[in-house]
Amino acid sequence: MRENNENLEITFTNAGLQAACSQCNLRELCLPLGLSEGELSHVDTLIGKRHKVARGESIFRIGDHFGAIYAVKTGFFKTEMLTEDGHHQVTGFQMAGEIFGMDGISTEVHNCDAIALEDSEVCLMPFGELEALSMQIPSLQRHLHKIMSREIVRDQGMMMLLSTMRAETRVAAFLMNLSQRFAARGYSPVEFHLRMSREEISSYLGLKIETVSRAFSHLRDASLLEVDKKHIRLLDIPALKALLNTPACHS
Amino acid sequence: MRENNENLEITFTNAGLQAACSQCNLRELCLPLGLSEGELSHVDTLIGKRHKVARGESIFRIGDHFGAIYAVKTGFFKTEMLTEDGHHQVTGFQMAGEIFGMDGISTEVHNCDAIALEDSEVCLMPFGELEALSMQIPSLQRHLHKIMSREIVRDQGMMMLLSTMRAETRVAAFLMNLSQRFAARGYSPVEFHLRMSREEISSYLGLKIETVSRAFSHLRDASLLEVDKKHIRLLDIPALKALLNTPACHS
DNA sequence: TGTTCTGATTGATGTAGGTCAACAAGGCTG
DNA sequence: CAGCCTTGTTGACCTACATCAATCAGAACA
Repeated sequence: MRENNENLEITFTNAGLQAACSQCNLRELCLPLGLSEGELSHVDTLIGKRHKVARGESIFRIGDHFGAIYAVKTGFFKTEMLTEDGHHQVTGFQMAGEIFGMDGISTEVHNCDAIALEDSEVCLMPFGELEALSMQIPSLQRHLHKIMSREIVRDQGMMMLLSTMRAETRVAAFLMNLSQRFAARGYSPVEFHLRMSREEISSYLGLKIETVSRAFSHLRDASLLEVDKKHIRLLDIPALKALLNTPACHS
Repeated sequence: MRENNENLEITFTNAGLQAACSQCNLRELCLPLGLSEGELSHVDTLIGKRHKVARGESIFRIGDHFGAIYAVKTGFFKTEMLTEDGHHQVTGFQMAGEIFGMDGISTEVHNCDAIALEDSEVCLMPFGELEALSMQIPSLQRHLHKIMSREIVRDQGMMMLLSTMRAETRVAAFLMNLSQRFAARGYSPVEFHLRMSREEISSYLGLKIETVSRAFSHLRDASLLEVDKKHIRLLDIPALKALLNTPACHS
């Protein structure tokens, strides 16, 4: 009895909490999507540990050996690469249920930093074991491939944003994207807190911080949204959507 | 005998030539990388057909059902997506040994056009069969994942290029990238023909055609390269590389 | 052999967004 | 509480690239 309690104690206080996909409320968004009960229990054995990460801490850094991919359990992350001339450049933001770290598969070395934007938890999925298990469970394999493909499509969408959209449109697209992702997680699609700084937004969108600030102000003046620092309220989603279809100035 | 000859005839004239990875001089660049002889012969049964594609024709179009990924056997391709406002935007160029079509995995619908820039041949790899086979052959599975990861890394590199580099630097980076890929295929890294138009280059690089033209002229004036229409000769690769590390004007 | 068409180059001018600088609002620390 | 530091906003100005327009070289064709 006492031993059991101690173990429980350890499980709860240790860096690694025991994770269980089968019990997770994110399972419809995350890796286990489309798996049966039985298959899920196999995955439970794979997903070793949950890790707590304090705000500002990193899960992995550029140059770290790749060994696992990660799912956000709670919290918010950014990934950033290093430009040739040594600046950091945000390449993505990850929220609950989203998976990151797949950049490391090709070279077995990570080429971005993954940093928590708030106190967060991630589920660690050792990639070798994930591959082994996906050889047993076709639907898991298929879903893994879909997740990687989704990342490809997402990045290509970002390429399009960066090469065709004007500053204000980029910001609108960014907010609409967040809105959809919050909605998919049961949060309000019209009112939310930005976890990232203007600096990080501007880096992600390929703009300067002042330009992002001006874009927010301009969208506010046009009554499309309310901004108070990091608190956002979308007032006219149809109009914001319409912005995205704009004949893109410098087409 | 006669029958055999007829079969041979058909095999050679039909749209689908029989492909054999084990015989292919691209096998060290392409899907079979790292497979043993025995494993290769399994892959041979998978890679159903080679397809000839005339210049300007497409392998798949936006909205087409996804069923396979493709490897370039000979020739040159571009992939392009459609912007919100209906313009085409080049998202990549593929040369011999490179694999494309993975964008379709996530939704089972392609979201780009794949178009031959010259008369080309592709090897068709039915994705369901590829998945099935990769459940038998761990090294094949691993390599498939690496290929997808490499695409993610490539796209993220492109995001960085688009959001941090100035026009001239983008063109230089583009040329250096082509140079490396030609070199890896045994072609000259300093002298090559561009298969794509200035229009396509500018779309890919998120610039206007005039800007690309001026960048070429300027690099020529600086004696970094020679340009004659689509014929390129790189005169000073170290200087071109140095350009990429430039403190990136609007950092 | 001229005619037209397409793709590329070059010049002149306009503008979106970068740069620089001032300032305001919190949040921390002594 | 003052002083400081970080983050965001706003204004004035500047520049890299887009835009518009003219010209040219080949390729396609009559």
